[in-house]
Amino acid sequence: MSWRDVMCGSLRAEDAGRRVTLAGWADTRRDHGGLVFVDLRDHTGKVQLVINPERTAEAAAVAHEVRNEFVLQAEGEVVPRASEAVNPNLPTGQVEVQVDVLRILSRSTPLPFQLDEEGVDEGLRLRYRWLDLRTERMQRNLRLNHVAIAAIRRTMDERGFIDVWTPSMTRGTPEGARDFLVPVRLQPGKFFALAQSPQLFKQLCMVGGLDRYYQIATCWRDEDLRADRQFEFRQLDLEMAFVERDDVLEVLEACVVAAFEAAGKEPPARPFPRLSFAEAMRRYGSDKPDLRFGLEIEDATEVTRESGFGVFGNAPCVRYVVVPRTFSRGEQGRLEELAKEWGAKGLANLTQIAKFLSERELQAFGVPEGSTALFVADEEPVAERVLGLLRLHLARELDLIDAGSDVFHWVLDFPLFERDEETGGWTFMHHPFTAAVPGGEKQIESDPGGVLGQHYDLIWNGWELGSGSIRIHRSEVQQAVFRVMGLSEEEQRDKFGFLLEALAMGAPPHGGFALGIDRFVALLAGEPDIRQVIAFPKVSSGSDPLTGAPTAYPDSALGDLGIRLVEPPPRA
RNA sequence: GGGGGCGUAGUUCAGCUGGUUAGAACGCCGGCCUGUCACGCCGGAGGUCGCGGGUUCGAGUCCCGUCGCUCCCGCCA
Repeated sequence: MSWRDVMCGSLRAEDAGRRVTLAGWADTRRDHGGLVFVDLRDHTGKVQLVINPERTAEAAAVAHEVRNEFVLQAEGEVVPRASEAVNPNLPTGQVEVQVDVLRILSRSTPLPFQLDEEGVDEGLRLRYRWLDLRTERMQRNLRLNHVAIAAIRRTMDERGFIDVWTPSMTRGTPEGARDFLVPVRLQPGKFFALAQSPQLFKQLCMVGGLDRYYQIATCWRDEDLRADRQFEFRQLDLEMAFVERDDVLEVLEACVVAAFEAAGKEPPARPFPRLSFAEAMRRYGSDKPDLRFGLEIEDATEVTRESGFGVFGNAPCVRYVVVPRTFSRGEQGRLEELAKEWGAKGLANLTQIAKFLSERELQAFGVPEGSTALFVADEEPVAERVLGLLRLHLARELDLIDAGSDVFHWVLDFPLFERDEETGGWTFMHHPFTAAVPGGEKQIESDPGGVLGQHYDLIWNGWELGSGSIRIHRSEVQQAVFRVMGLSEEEQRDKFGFLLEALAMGAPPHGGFALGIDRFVALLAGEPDIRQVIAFPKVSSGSDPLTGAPTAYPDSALGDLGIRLVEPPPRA
C-alpha cells in the first residue's frame, strides 16, 4: 500500500467518481458537530474533505480529533459539488472528497506561529523553519530556485559545459574577503580556508584542457551578513577556453533567459544593454546603477569654472541631479544631512544659491519649473558617490521606480587597477587574474592606472548579479600584475607558484564568470532578501537560530587541533 | 568597528502628554452546531510589557546599559 495515489491539488471536475487515497496536512478544520470539513493540503494545493457521520461514524470520530497541521490520510470518493457549493477560490473547488476512512498519521502540538499569518518575526520563522517551509511563499520560492537552477544546468549542458567538482577546503587567498578557517587534526597549527570561489581551480581546469567547466558552487566568506549576503552562498561558476568577452556574455544571457522562461516570466530582451564603467560612474555615480529610472547625474564643472559662487569655482568637480519636484526647507535639510553622512561637504539647492550665479550658469543648468537641482562640489569620486546614493535614495523616496520593470545590463571596461586608499599602492579592481584589454599588457607596469581590464559585471535592477573576466593566460603577464600589486618574487612563488607554473605550461586563452544564484533567484521571486530563497539561512548576527550553531568546543577537542583559546567564549 | 529601526499574550498588533485591574484579532482549551470553506454561536485559559539598572509618589511609557531581530555604512579580490 502506498500512502497516497493522487495529490490534493490535482483534483478537478473530471475526477468525479474516482476512489482516491490522499495524504497531507490538515490546513483548516470546520467542525459542524455532525458534518466535519477538513482542507487537506500537500505541496500541490488543498482539497476539501467531507466527513459525514451518516456515511462513516468511525471517520467522523477521528475527524473531531483533528487539529491544525495534523498529518492525515484519507480514503474516499471524489464527488462533484452542487453548483451553489462550488468554491471559486480553490482550483479544486469543483469537487470534494467524501471520506470513508480517515487516519491520523501524525499529530501536532499547537504551532508557535500561524502559517497563514503575514509578517511573522523572521527569527521565529527560522527557529521553526520546518514549519515556515510549509508556507506557500517558501514552497514557491524553493521550487522556483530548483526550476531556475535546472534551466541553467540544461543551458550549460547543451553548450558542452561539464560539471566539475572543485575543493571546498583549499588554500587561503591573501587578499579579498576574510577566509573561514578549518583547522585539521593531521596538520596541527595549520588551516585550510573554505573556498571563497573556485577561481583558481577553474582556471587550472582550462589549463587541463577541459575546455568548458561549470559548477553550482558553494562559496564561503567571513564578512558581515546583509539582505543580499550570507556566509555561504551559491554561484553559477563557469570558465571557457579559447573565448573572447562576448562569448562569455552570450552564455550568461542565455542562462538568464532560460531561467526566466522556466519560471514562466517574460525574459529580458537580448542582447542586454552595455555600459562602460566610466559612463556608469559619470551618469549614475555607481558601478551597479539601477536603470529603472532616470535622475541622471549632470556635469557642471566647465560651466562653473569661473563661478562667482566660490564653492563651485574652487571645486575640482561640480555635479548635480535634477529632481522633478521641490523640497521644503526641512526636506532639503534632511537631504543635506544624508549627503554629509555619505562624505559630501554640503548639498546645494539651485534656488538657494541662484543669486550668486551668472545668467550663463543658470541657463546651462536648464532646470524646469517645479524641479529642483541639487549640487555636490567636491573631488570627482566624492561627487559621483554622493550623487549616486542620493539618486537611489530619491528614487525610492519619491517612488520613481517602476516595480514591475526589470532591467538587465552589463558594465564593461573597468580599470584594471585602482589605488588602495589605505596603503596608497595599486590594487586590482576585480581580481589579480583579470587580463588587460588587448594591447594593454604593455602598460601594466608603466601606467597601471591607465589600463583597462577585460572585466564585466552583470547588473539587474541595481543588484550586482555577478562578474567575470577574460583571464591572464601568460605567466609573465601574471607576474607583471603581481609586481604592480607589490608582491615580491618570493611572495609570488609562495602564494601563487602553482598558478604561475600552470600558466607557463601551455595555458589556453580563457575567461569565465560567476553568477550569484541566491541573488538571482531572490530577484526572480520578487523577494527583498536572499534568506527567502535559502532553505536554512543564517541570521545577520551570523548564527543559525534553528540548530544554535556555531557552538563552543571543549578544550580537549581544541587541543587535538593544537588550538588554545585566548579568552573563553562569551556564553556557554 | 559605526549608525538607524524594532522588541507588549502562542502570533500579528493597539496602548495619547508617565496615573486604578495592560486590550483586540487570530491561535489554543471547553461546550453547542449536518453544507461550511478565514464556518458560526457561547464560555475560558493565557502577560516577569526582551533582560538589568536608574529617575519618579507612581514606568509598558522617560534615561542608561545589555541581549535579540533587522536595515545601512565600513567590509564583501
